[in-house]
Amino acid sequence: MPDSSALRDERPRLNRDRVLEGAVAVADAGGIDGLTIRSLSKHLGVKPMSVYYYVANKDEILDGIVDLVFSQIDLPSPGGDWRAEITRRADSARQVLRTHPWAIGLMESRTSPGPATLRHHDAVIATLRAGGFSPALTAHAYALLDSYTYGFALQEAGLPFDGEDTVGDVAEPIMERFSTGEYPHLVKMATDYYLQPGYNFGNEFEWGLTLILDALATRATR
Amino acid sequence: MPDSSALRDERPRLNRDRVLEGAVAVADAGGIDGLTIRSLSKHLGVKPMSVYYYVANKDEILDGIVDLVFSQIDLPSPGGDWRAEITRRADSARQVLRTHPWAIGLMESRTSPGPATLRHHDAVIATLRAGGFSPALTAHAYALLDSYTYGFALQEAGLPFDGEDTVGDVAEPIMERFSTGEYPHLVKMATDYYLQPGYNFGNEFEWGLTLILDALATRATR
DNA sequence: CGCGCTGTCGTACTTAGTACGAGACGCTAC
DNA sequence: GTAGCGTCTCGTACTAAGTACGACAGCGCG
Repeated sequence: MPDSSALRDERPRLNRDRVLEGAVAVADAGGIDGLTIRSLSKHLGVKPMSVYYYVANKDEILDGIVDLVFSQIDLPSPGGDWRAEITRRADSARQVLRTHPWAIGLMESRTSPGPATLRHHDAVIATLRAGGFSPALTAHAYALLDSYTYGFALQEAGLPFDGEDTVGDVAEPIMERFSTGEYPHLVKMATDYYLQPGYNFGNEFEWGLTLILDALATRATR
Repeated sequence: MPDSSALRDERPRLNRDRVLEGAVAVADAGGIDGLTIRSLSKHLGVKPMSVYYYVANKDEILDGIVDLVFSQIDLPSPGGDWRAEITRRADSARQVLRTHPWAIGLMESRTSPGPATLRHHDAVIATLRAGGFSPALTAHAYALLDSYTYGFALQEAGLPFDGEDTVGDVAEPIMERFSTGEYPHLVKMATDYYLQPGYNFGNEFEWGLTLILDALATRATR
């Protein structure tokens, strides 16, 4: 047997990246509460204490996966049309946060930005400045755009359903309280609008983004 | 001794509201991680298992305090000027979420809205409709306003500092990575703008809200 | 007086984070 | 080679936290 490896060591050997990627996978599958050192180690095919060779503690894993998620968001390119670039980045951010909704809640409480997060900020600022935004307007616009994007993702994550399915299923239990007449306007909006076939909350994202970008464009050329 | 009470029972007797209020107080003091059944029971002056007489489990506490926080946000009044009412409610929401930043992360993952949350939705919808917004525009506007408000609160919560103090303290450790020239635009914005005396991220809220309300007003009167 | 209800708590089991240190493997300098 | 050393993995065990289960104390009532 020429192979020097110690028996069937199928595992390609652990490293920090594999730990963080595994953590993202586990969180995607079972939510952030489902991510434990033990569930992670099982996913990685090792024993719990092995992961501590690559991270100091669980908090470091949480910081790491937040930055990892950020790294998946498309960076805007300062060379292109600012509006197209910012739109692309906003859509990408929303898409990524839809895939990893647990990351939204982690952003609060994790206060030290990782390299991907910083790179991201840098690219957005560069794009806006290159688009003719003054420093002040850039600051305003960035705060506004990020607030909108993260906030929208937060609301989407809070929706009990995914995509366009089963609006009715969810509305059912709430409808009981509705029937008491306590929330008349909400009921009316729900039945007249939200529960109509074809309504999809996700479509609201584009509407709001367009409004914001229109308004920013007006202020940029002044 | 005519008093029938059993000795020095200073405690006014537990109830569900006192449990939830205590949980908010503990979370305010020590963050959401500092809120445990044991820390809560100590705060309440009882033993851990006593709180389980009022709530089924910890998740119910988390749902409850999210709704309790929501109940602290000023409701807009459908009778008044829609713009003033919506502004007041947005400012109030931001203020409340600044006081209880841990609530933002809880919104995601807690998918069943409590009565305060529903009452809130009802009032906002009523105010917009009374202000002349069509159902479609109401839906658009609500998604936009809430996204912005929650997202802004989320970003504020992520800031490592509170209020207007010590921007420099925080920038220091990050500046190390800055010095490598990896984030030139971010550095420039920081030194030229963010780190200038008088800059306060919190002020961005009003700017963005004004932009959104201006744009909504335009679309409402069309 | 016994019964059932309300509220509090003691005990103990389970899960999770992780400190500590033991080893297994390979590499290098003698 | 062989003694050591760095790299990596893991076994053991301690602590903190959620909470099931049931005891029990006080109270009102028939």
